[in-house]
Amino acid sequence: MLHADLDAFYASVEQLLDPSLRGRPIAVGGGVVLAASYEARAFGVRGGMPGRQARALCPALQFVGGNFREYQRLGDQVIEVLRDFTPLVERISIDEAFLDVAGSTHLFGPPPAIAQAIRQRVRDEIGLPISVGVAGTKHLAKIASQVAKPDGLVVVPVGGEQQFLHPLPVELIWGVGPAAAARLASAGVRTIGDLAATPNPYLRHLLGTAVGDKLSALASNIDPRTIERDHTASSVGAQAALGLRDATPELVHTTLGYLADRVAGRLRAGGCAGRTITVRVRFAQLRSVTRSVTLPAAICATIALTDIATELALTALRDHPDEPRISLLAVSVSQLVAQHVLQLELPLGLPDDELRPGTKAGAARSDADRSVDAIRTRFGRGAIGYAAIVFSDVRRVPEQFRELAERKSGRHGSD
DNA sequence: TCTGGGGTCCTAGGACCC
DNA sequence: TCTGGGGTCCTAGGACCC
Repeated sequence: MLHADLDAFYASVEQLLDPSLRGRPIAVGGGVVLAASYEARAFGVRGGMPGRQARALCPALQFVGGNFREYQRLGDQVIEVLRDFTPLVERISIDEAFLDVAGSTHLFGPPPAIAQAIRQRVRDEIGLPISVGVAGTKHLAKIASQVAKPDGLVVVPVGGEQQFLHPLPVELIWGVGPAAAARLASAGVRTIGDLAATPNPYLRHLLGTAVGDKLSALASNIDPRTIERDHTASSVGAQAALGLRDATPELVHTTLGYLADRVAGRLRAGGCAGRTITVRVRFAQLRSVTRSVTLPAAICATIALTDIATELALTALRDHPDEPRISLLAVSVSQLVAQHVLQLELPLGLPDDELRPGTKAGAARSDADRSVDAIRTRFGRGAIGYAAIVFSDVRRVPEQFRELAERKSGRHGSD
């Protein structure tokens, strides 16, 4: 099993496109650092960090704008290189993938040779640094690629797993974040070796059964996961940060209208609809709550989704009268089902009282939705919709970034 | 000094059914 | 009558990942 992971991807693309940026500390983003070059990381700059903090750490830091279309294009090119070595490629984000090369060795040599060939081709043909981990399992390959960074190759030999893993910090394990790491540290568990020496019942007690079992399995090098080529999304959502604003019904309705429009449009474009609608409301100090409802029938109509989402949000606001201001609204649709256009045309057959007001047409693709979808197909998403009006006074992330983020975790097998 | 957007999975309690 | 067990679905919250 191989895990291939492009290094500081967005930043590396910027340095590829503009040679004057090479060797220099740069960050992609502005208000927040989306990616930092390794030169910037040397100063402590990290992804997700506020831009102001990054500048304080590294005064020479240069912010560059995001060429999001280029990120997508180059990320796709790299995946195509990987597919030259095996059809068993599982893309897990724009810049990383697992490969099962067990069936490719007669053509390309043993896995370490394949890994090196991949690195060479990506460097020569695309111009980007990529790190690769080679191991017997997905989990271990992923850890190996992290250890290999930047621009390296790490092979974990069969039988050498324990020796490789035991000195490493538990934070390198996929799924161990700040909360789990803190709990483990409080129990004196800092390395994977410590972890291996910790009895499973105690891990379960500390972190819950699922995480505890997962960590025990990893420590024993058990990972039954295989490559999944066609990954279908189980939810579709959108969110908008609002600064901190009075939670008026108008703001809630227009914002959720905009978000529902995005989500419903993507559902229709993907030929699906969903039964569970979830709304998240974030108040001051990042406190957030969710409200959800599961409908008897799946919906994908913009107006129905807007109405239900608004109602859920207003419920949440009523439950928190001490929170007059909100900083974010989010909508997500889950319990997805395939819903082809023909079915979407058939809203009939459900008793009126089974659905809430405004939802009756929910399963239908309304005339309005059909028209909007058609216009967007021809002229692009910006051609019609709420966005320009509603958010003229709100600082918004570039539309391209949203579209990129959508594809990041969407269907992978379609190209 | 709180900064973006899009996701997945787990847990716990309650409702409901057999 | 309040004593048993098991399973599924739903809701809300939280941790984590890219």
